[in-house]
Amino acid sequence: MKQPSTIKDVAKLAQCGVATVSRVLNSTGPASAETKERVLDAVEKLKFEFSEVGRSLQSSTTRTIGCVIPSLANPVYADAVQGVQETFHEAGYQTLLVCTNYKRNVETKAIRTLMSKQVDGFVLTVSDALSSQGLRSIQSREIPHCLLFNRAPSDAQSWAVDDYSAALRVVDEFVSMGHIHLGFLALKFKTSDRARQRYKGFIEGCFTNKLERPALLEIAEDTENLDVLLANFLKENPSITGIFASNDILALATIRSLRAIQLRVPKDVSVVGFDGIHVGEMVEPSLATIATEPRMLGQGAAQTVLSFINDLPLPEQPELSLSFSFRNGGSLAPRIAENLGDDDVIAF
Amino acid sequence: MKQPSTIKDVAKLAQCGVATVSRVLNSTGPASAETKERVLDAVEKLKFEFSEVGRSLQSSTTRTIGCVIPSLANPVYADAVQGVQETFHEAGYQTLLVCTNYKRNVETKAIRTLMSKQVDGFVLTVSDALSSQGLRSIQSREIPHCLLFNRAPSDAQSWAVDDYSAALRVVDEFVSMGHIHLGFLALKFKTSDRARQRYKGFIEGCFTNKLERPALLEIAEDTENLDVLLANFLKENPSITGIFASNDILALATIRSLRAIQLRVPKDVSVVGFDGIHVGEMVEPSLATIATEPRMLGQGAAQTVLSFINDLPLPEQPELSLSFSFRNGGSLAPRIAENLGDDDVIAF
DNA sequence: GCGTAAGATGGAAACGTTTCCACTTGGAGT
DNA sequence: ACTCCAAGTGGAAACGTTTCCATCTTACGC
Repeated sequence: MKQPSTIKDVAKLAQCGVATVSRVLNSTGPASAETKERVLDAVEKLKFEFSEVGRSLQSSTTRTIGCVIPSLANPVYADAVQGVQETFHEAGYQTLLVCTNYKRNVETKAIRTLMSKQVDGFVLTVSDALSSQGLRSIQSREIPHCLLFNRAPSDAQSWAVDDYSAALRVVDEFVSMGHIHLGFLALKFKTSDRARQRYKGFIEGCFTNKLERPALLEIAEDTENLDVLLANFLKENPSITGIFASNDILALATIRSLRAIQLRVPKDVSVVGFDGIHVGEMVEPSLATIATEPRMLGQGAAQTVLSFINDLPLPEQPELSLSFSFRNGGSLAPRIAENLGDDDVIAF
Repeated sequence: MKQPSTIKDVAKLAQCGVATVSRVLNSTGPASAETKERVLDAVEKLKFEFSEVGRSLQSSTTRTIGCVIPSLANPVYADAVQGVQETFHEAGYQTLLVCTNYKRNVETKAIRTLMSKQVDGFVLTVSDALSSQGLRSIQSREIPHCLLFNRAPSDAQSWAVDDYSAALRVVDEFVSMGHIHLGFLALKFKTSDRARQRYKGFIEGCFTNKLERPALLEIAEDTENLDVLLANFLKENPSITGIFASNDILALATIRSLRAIQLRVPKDVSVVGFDGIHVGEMVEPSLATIATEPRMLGQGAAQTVLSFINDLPLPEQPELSLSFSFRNGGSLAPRIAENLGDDDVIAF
């Protein structure tokens, strides 16, 4: 690899000191017209560009941000990262991205590495905001940071969806459609405080509405045979007419599997997802879901970090209660009447 | 922000020289047992971590890779980046990500910035591999790099799909189903050499099969009313029974719009997509498409760059002809017979 | 008991910047 | 003619590492 030229080469060629070159190029001090020209010529000739490494060492600032998220396979995070990246890019910062694949140890190690790279700030979605090693070390070094999707512990900023309330809302929607027996499908339960919040809200909502405690089907990350799992689940809980999936991808897969085992959606079983990914609107039946705005959240988190860095007032956040909305869709329909008698007996 | 401690602080606390600290911590030279212990204690006490910036300056290596892609909104790129990132991460490299949003000037500027940050290598999907400013400057500095999705100009490495042949294949599939009048729907035509290759192949395939030149509907990035556009398009080209969309998202949107204007898929119009995104298999009807493996491509491109860096033989690439496969789906069905007479008249 | 090699160790240079400081120059004000 | 100031300039230190080299000890073999 060819060695790029340094400020010294420029100085030599322009017959002046390095200080002068620095001043000219950064317009940070006086310089005679001729000198300026000689420097500029030399820069041109050598195709000189400043080395950010040297600069960083001297200024102890890298114009680089660390972004840590679970995975890009989930469009929610992909969208959010897009927002993070574009906001920082506009502000002249580059984004160092790490996907943890929901692994805690990767998360903490990645954060350490990024810290030693001296990132100027962090935007992160951690596995569990309350217990995150990495988050703690960021805080103890007082590096500007903002959580994304995680609800913040008291001392941190965060842009997140109110998972708990959203799940309550989902129960309400099910109830308003006459559903009484509900199921919850979860992925990555162990490694996502978001999924747990949704479940918690869902249980609470069922309780408030005097429904039975919803049945839980937890799905391993590498599950291939959702059809079978789902068939068994419904055999064990035959009265279920509504399923809440902890994210949209899972919801779509669920619908597919329900079809595969000869159940009609929404006629036999209604399905509601979470996230509001775009394709949910394109499929037939369209997916009823909690709609969120991952990209906007990403932008917000990035803005928050920028505000910390530049010592500006933090950007205004939308009300937490507005962090989601229910989007109706064809996958949710009123419960058919024929079972009414039975269900009521079980429900009380 | 608290200042992290430096190697000098450690040296002072351990009562030895910085050289010794460096040697101990990197196990790069001898040291007495007691000294080692004192150093390790000091490190512990100060929570010392090396500053990668200082290291980079000295070693002129940053363990950082630049990754430039159009957008994360398209799951194809998101998947690919996932592959890139994980491969580099395993090798101890971090990934600096930039999304260009298909803008050429962002692309070239981003590449320049990344170069001044002294990235050790590049993985990139450029707008047009033959004319990319940024790519040229990377090459002239002889920085290890590998293209992704772009077919490489002779002097570069790349992991890509054979868009042209894939499009030929799509025509064959349409033809084998009896379709004679085809349409092509393209997004981002101006800013993606991939989309253009697909169109070129599609035209060529039609020619080879003695079909009429396919009608082209080019769609702006911000189009909201695909329904209307599509209705007009089909009014102008009423004999079309098969539509090839230049990517899966667009294909799904197309199916939705066709439904909205009262056309049945695949009964009235068949649709084939491109990319093979996962949700395509979950919807009803499932999406016929060209299946690709973006994540694997990303891993491959990353491996290629790593091989350049470490001076190893390049990883073996799958045959270009195996870079895609046709995945059948419910969105493609035989042309209904009723129009046969008409079409044949027009076709010859 | 002496020479010598190997083991420990620290000083200092180098990597590419920025910035402080000190030095020249020339022109304006007295 | 003298002082003073501003503009223009370059040397050098500092940022945090690694590594070369020189120095000093120690133990070993004769």
